[in-house]
Amino acid sequence: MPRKPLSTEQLGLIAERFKALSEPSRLEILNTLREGERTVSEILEATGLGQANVSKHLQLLHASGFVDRRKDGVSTYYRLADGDVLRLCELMCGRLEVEARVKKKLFA
Amino acid sequence: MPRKPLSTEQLGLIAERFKALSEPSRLEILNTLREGERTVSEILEATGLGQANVSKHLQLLHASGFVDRRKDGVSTYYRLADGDVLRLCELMCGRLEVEARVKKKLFA
DNA sequence: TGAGTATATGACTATATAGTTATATATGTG
DNA sequence: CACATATATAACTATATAGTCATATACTCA
Repeated sequence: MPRKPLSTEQLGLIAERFKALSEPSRLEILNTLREGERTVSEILEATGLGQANVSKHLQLLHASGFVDRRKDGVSTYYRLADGDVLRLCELMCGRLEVEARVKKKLFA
Repeated sequence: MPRKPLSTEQLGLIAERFKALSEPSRLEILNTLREGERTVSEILEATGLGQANVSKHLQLLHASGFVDRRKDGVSTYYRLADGDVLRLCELMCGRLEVEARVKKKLFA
C-alpha cells in the first residue's frame, strides 16, 4: 500500500488483481510459463488441467495483465507479461518459509 | 516465483495467501491499519462494515499471518504483522498505474 | 452478581466462480 | 472444399464465501 490513502475504487482494482493470483490452477499455469513462452496445448500437458478450464484461466490472466500472448497459425503462445508475478510470489514464499521455520521451532 | 519449481502443495498455500488479499473489504481493513494499531470498533467505524463481517475478515487475515493482535481488557487491538502487505499492494498499484498510463496514451 | 460493552461465532442466504461438457471459431492441409 | 487440429466460448453444476442476523463468550464495573 503506497504512502497515500487509497480510494475504494482503487482497492477494488487491487483486490481484483490479487484474486487473479488466488487460484492454485492459475498459479500452476504461471509456474509453467516461468520456463518461457508456451502454447495452450503445452500448458495443458504440463498441468494436466482441462482444455476449457485452462483457456478460461488464460483469458483471466491476460485480462489482468499478468500474461501476454501472440497467435501464430493455429496456436496461441502465452508468456509472463513481466517479472511482477515472480516478485509477488517470491514475497509470499518468503512469508511461508518464515512461517514454516517458526512452526518447526515451536515443535523442536 | 522463486528460482526452484514449486510443488502443487506450495502453490496451494501461496494461492491461499493471495486469496486473503483478494477482497476489497479486507484491503480496506488493512488500509485502515496502515495508520497504526486499531480496535475492532475503530475499524468498524473507519470502514462502515458490519461487526460480524469485520470480525470474520480479521480472523482470516490473522490466520493468514497478515495481522497480529493483542487483547487488552474487553478490546482486541489489531495491527499489520509486517511490511509485506504494503509491499505487495505497492507492487499491484504500480501495475495499475502503468496500465492507466497506457490506456490514457491510447486515447490521447 | 447483574448489567453493559466488545468481540467472536453459528446459521443462513445470495452470489461468484472453478470445472466440465458440448459446441463454435479459426487456421492449416490434402 | 472437406477435414483435422488448436483454441475459445456457452451453458450448466457444484462449491466456496461475503454479508447479515442472532447469539454466545469474555471482560468491566457498579
